[in-house]
Amino acid sequence: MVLQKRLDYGFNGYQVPHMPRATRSARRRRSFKKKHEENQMCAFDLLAIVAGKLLLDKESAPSSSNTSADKDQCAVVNSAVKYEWQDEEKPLKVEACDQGSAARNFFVSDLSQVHGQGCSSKESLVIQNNLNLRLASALTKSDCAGRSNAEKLRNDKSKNDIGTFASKVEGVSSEYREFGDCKLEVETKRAVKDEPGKSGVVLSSTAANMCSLEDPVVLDAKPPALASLDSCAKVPLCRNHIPNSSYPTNQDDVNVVSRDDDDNSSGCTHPITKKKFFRPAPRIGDRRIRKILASKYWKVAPKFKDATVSNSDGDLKPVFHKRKNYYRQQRSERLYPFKKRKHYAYSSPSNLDGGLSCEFVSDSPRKGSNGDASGSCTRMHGVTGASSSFVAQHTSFQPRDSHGMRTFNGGASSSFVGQRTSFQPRDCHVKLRIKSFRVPELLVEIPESSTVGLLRRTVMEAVTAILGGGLRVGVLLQGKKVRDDNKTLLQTGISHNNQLDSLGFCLEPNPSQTPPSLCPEDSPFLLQCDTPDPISRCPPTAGVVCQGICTGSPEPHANNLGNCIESDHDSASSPTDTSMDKSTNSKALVAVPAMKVEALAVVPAHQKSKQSEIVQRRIRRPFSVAEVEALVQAVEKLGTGRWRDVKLRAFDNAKHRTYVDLKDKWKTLVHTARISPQQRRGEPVPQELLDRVLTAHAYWSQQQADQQFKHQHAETCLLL
DNA sequence: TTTAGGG
DNA sequence: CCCTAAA
Repeated sequence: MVLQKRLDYGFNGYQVPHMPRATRSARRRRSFKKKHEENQMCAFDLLAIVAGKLLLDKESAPSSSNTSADKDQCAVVNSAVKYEWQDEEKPLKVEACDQGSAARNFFVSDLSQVHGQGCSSKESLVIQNNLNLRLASALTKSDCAGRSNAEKLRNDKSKNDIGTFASKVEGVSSEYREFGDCKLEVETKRAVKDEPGKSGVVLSSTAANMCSLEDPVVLDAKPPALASLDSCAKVPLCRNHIPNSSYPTNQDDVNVVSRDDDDNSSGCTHPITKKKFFRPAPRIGDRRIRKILASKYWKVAPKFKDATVSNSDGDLKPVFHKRKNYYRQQRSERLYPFKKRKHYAYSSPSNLDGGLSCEFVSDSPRKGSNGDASGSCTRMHGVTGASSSFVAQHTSFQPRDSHGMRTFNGGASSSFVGQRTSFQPRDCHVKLRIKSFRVPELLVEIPESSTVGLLRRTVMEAVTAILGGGLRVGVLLQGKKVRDDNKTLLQTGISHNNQLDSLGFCLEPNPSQTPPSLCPEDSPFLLQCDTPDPISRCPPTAGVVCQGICTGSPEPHANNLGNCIESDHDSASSPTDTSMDKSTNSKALVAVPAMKVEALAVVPAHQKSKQSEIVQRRIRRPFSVAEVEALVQAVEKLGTGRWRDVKLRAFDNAKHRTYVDLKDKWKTLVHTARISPQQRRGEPVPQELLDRVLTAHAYWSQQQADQQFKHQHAETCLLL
């Protein structure tokens, strides 16, 4: 049973930071503008949500609140909201303080969670006024870090009108006008009985979660991720789950100020008393996706058009308004031009497909020695089809549920306990002995004429390339994958007096390069699917490359990593198999998604297959000293603006070095030359070379400046 | 395509 | 290395 409440919130606009005078070039100006457009959208989005929550209290605001009219109340809320953002990876924050507040703290740890502090589950949120809201990243416990760098926006009443705002953002007035005047529908629901695991129910557990353990109040401020595209899916922007709470009102509507220009029914700015649906702020989710999940898939399946997403209890009747979807989509695409993120080898069905089949086919002798290879190869082919739709599927739905599920897995209390336990002074130590890791299969091609030394280096390159970023270590406990990184060892069951032979490790794809959205549990639909086997819960594409290792794990979940290390050492006439794969115990472990495909078939067939866009990130190939030497020499001769010529001159036969690479390398060389030797990393470049780099760089920079000066001089002469 | 520069 | 606006 769910009690719900809706309200509208009209947002009046926000102020754009001044563009620094120092922004000279048009490019920088664009960059600045772009950045702030985005940030503002985010800031606004967050603000809107938070402010929407503030409005929750409006109706029950005490008389001391010195306003009674809805309009004024809104204004009060508006003026009380401060928000700020931080760039890039740092968390976005919204603080909203009503006068004399501090009684309540809410931590919007991510977009799907609002953790209440100091509020009891028995106390209706509606009764709570004087809110003090803060929005912080789920990843950070403290919101202090980097604060000084944060740009702040103050909600200046005098600049509160859309026109002023819009005029401050050149070129985007229409969108912003439309956006800035949008309204937010906040729908809160309280389930008397929540069932964790059902969609939408979120148990909070993050480091930032400071709420009381006994009664965590969790607002599921759902980012309207599902709606970011063309979807008209009805999605609750905000739900409020308070177990065992006695919510006083049921579906009461709140009077709010409407400033919706686009709404024909109102059309002007005045307080209205009217039930309104609201458009959720869409891009918070976007940003989250991009920043945290690094996934740019961001489409909802049209199948959800006008659909009601509800959990099996049917107690969630999300509401999402269609209005302005078109605009949202446009903005979404324009301001947040998420391109489909390229997938990486191990996350890409097509890559696995192509890479493996090609290797295994052409390399028949080895198959004999390693029956595993062909086997897994075949299996991968089998998986490919399913996993591709699977991928598309899941990427559509991560925003809320990725967090939801993650936290669900973790569990609110356990996380809290984890924090506590980690503070315990006496910390027993677990002693592990990992005898060795087996490196995933490497495939190296090298000409017969190469020296052994080159072979060694090539293999080394391949190894470091894999270990450098392509892999991470997974932890298996009694064959089950331990996913929660935040749990303590003790919590997980790894203790000094435990039998540690049940502990295993595996090499697996680096999640930073594998969109986490691929994880089945990130999908709401997976919740309905039975995937009891922890292994099969691996992303199919990732599970395929689970690499067994030998740390006494009773179940060496092993598989071959179809890593095809291309070594373009130009002439690949006679491939030599230098695969170090001598595994005898590697059991192929292929995770075929055990879910019902039809349940996942929310991605329409006409949706362009992502596979066509899946591109493997190029393998990292550090420049050798010899290459640096060649580069320096070429640049000394040709200058810094002719990278194509440099390429042709010095790297013509190094196919894997593009002129962009050379330019980048030069960039880093210059940087390297300028920093202290202690700060340098990687293979040391002889100082002599670095000196030449600096010299050449200075010289050609001067040349360029001179050129430019001459140009300008000529122009002015012409003008005069 | 190539260059330039931010990420 | 990637991405992309501009040229």
